[in-house]
Amino acid sequence: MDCNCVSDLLLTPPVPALWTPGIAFPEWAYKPESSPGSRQIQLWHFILELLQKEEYQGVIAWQGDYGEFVIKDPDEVARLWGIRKCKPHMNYDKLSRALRYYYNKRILHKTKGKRFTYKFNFSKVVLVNYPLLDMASSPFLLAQNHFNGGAATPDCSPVTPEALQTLFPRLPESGRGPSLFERNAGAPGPDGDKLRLDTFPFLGSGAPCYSKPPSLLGPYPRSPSFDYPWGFNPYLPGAFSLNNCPKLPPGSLYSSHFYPNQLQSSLSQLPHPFSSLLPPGDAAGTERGGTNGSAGGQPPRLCIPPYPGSLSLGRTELGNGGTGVGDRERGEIGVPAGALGLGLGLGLGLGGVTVGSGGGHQSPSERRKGVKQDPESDSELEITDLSDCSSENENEPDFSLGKEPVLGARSHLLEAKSGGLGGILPPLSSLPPAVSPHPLKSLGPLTPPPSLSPSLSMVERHRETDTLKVAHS
DNA sequence: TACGGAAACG
DNA sequence: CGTTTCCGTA
Repeated sequence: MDCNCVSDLLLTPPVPALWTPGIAFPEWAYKPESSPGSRQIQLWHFILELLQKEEYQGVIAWQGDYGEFVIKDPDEVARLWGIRKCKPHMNYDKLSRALRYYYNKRILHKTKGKRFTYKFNFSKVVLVNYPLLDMASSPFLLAQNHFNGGAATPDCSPVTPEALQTLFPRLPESGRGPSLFERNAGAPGPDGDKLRLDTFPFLGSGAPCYSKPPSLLGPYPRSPSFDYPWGFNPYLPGAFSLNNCPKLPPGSLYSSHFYPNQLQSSLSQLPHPFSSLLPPGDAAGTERGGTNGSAGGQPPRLCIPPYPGSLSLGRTELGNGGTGVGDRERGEIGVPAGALGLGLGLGLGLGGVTVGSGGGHQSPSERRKGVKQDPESDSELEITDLSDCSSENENEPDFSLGKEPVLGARSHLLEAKSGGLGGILPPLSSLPPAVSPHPLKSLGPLTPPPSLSPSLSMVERHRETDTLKVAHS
């Protein structure tokens, strides 16, 4: 059934070890709301994924304003998308239709006048992915949404730098303020409820471990070393990995262990409040298998960032957090902290996997360019296996697997981790120097969790959250 | 090149 | 619901 196509990017990240780790988007993030079965990757997730990887800069890259990206090679992007979705006949025309479909949802909008150029409304994106976090923490996002959505500027740029800063504590402007986490954690109630991780997503990238957050690290690294406080990077490759394809290849990077521990790992990676949620014994580092090596002393991928205790969220502009959004109060579900934790855990998986391998992967960009598409074996990189893409592809061999090759430069990736690279987001203007982190409280090594089964409850919870997201819009 | 309606699909 | 596919229009 489904596609084994699996993906590409995810499963075989071009740069495995480096990136990694972490936690990626929680599963639920991908989730289509409550719908049980379907959780395919969404196009915008995919776009973000590509955007995040340097290898694809020749194909698609951040350019222009915040959130703005250019599809440099439409056919290639379409091809990759087709691979991912097991739609051999995908082409830019179709892909762009899907993109247009995002206009109404305000996830994306077209940058007029610039060919193949679109712009993300990150605020929206975030919401979608991290329904759990409460916006309260990040007023900007909300604000943004409103702004955007509002009549004001339709086009407008979604998340502004300022907003980002608010999101990222480290950013200068953020100053310090109340921490997001605290709030969330503290109050499960109305506020807590729906926490939208919005805040986190971007935050998420752990400095040490992950790549950059979306906007921050764009192609153009502005500030070299920018650490992210939390190691949670939704946009990491790993993040995406799971979702689509239910079945992972046996040896796939993300193995099963991935799931089990997710919770723990996730939590551990989460910022303080969350991490605290972990049961005492859990934390562990299991996950990762390794990736990195460092297993011993430090958890490689787990980067738990220091808790930014004092960041400000910037509630400023909006008046406070809350407000802007109208409903926040209402709908929320209270999610007890515990619940939250669970929820987060669920998805996050990742783990580490990072594959240690390391093999190399090469950049697509070069790959076939001259030849533009042949459906045949080109799949190059991405595809791991298409064994079966569902029905449609049957016929078409278009994607056959290729595999990726070679490696590429990963060295820079390393750097990236530290600061610069690949972030998902578009370049932000100025990044701040790192702030001094607070010691995170529960960082320590995690111990293995009991058995984590993310329980159903979690699942359910996710659903709830989902709703929110919807609501938000 | 871009847009959006409409139908269909999983 | 989120596309995928097809298509007419600008």
